[in-house]
Amino acid sequence: MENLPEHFDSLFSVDCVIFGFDEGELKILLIERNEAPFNGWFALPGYFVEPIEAIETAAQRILFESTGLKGIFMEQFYTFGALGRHPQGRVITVAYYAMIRLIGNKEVAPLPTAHFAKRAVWMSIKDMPELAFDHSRIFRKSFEKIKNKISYQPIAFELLPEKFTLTQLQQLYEVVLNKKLDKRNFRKKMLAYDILKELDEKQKGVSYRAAKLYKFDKRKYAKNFQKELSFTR
Amino acid sequence: MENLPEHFDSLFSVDCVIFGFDEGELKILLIERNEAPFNGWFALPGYFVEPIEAIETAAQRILFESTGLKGIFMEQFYTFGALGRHPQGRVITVAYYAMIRLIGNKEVAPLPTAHFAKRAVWMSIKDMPELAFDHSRIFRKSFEKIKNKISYQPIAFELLPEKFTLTQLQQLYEVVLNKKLDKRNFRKKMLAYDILKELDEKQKGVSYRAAKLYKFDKRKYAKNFQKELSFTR
DNA sequence: AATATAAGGTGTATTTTTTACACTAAGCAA
DNA sequence: TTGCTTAGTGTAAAAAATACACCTTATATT
Repeated sequence: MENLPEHFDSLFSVDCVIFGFDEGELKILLIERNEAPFNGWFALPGYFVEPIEAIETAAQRILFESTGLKGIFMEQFYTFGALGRHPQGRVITVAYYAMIRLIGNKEVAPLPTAHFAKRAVWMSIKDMPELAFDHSRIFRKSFEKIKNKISYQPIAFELLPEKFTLTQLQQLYEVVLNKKLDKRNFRKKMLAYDILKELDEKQKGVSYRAAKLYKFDKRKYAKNFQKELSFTR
Repeated sequence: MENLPEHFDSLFSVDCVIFGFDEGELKILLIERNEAPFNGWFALPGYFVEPIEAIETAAQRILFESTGLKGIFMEQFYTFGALGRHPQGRVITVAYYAMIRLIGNKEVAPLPTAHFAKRAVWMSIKDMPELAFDHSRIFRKSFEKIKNKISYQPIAFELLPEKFTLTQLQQLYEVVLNKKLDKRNFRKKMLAYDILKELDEKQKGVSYRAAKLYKFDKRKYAKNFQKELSFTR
């Protein structure tokens, strides 16, 4: 949410909660504002929707401006329209979450192009500061949603590299669900879903026994799933 | 979604999918338009959000104008903002679903106050015609959401009278999930959740053995539920 | 070459949950 | 009194979830 443009028919904006997973931590992309209001605060990437622009398109545009990436998994999750959520007038924000493959891609999050941003950072959700506007609330809602969603839809794979180990996958579930999972049970259950393809390839560059790599297999998933994933333990 | 007002800063509207349950059927409240565009078509109750009005407030207002009721269970579920969804210009709609206790209350749905509506009707979801604008799509999305939600949150009770029988409750689950459930298993599971209060009272006015009445017990629910309901069979 | 280190990988027994399934009881109406 | 209609109930089998510990493998260190 930013300063209001000079002319507008509609005070909509889109804000994006962009998740990444790296070093065993769930992170989100924040920008540091260098403009009033909330100068110096961290905020979610977001901007006004153009008068002739679908919301979905605006969300993709903001994601591209923040990360340089296109074709990213993205989902609308809630619309915030309380009075007083923006100090300069009534603004309605449609919020999206998105998921980026960060592992082996630390350079994602270039200097943001938006004029009101000093820099962009990947912030671990453990270290989240209070955010500008009502963005802390937006973040919390997004986190609830993905926590729920990861338990029955294969969104975890959007955060992992194409080839990943079962340990990486488990760590991701653990950090999202905020709960320790049993290694043997996790693997048994995940493999039983029969949605992964085991590769003839191993992890590289580790100083211990290398783990097998797996891919998410969309075709198997489509075949096997009228049922849903379910992860709690 | 209606004709555009003369002046506006923002083209937001709110549309409501208002569910009711009666005669073993799930119904939604539709209005029949008597104005272009879509003159004569059925549509969801909805209207523009005032420039100084929270979205939530607008939703409650529309619900009140459509039903005469206040304090109804209501939840925002999606925002529709494609270009071209409204023939007269770009309109963004925040959609809500709401749930009304219809059983023993057939008079809910007075003549709607909105000028563009000829009449309001409770339409069984089995008989749904194609709706004006993109309202069919909005309805389908709302139905997906409540289907999902009823499986793990106690929203069914919002559609039943305060005192209900287990058979009514089961019928409601069956019609929402679109799936026949086993009577013994349903009762066993529902009672095991320990969220109902069994009353010393029976159904009246039926020409067969009267069933016991139950109430949803919010206090028990709050106590017992960090876990969630789960109904599939 | 031997050893230490760190994560990878695996199976079984127990408990809990889900499922399938059919008859008697109660109340009203004719 | 009989017939009709829905209410109400239990058990056994199958499936899913849980708890739990040790050997293997690759690399790094001495």
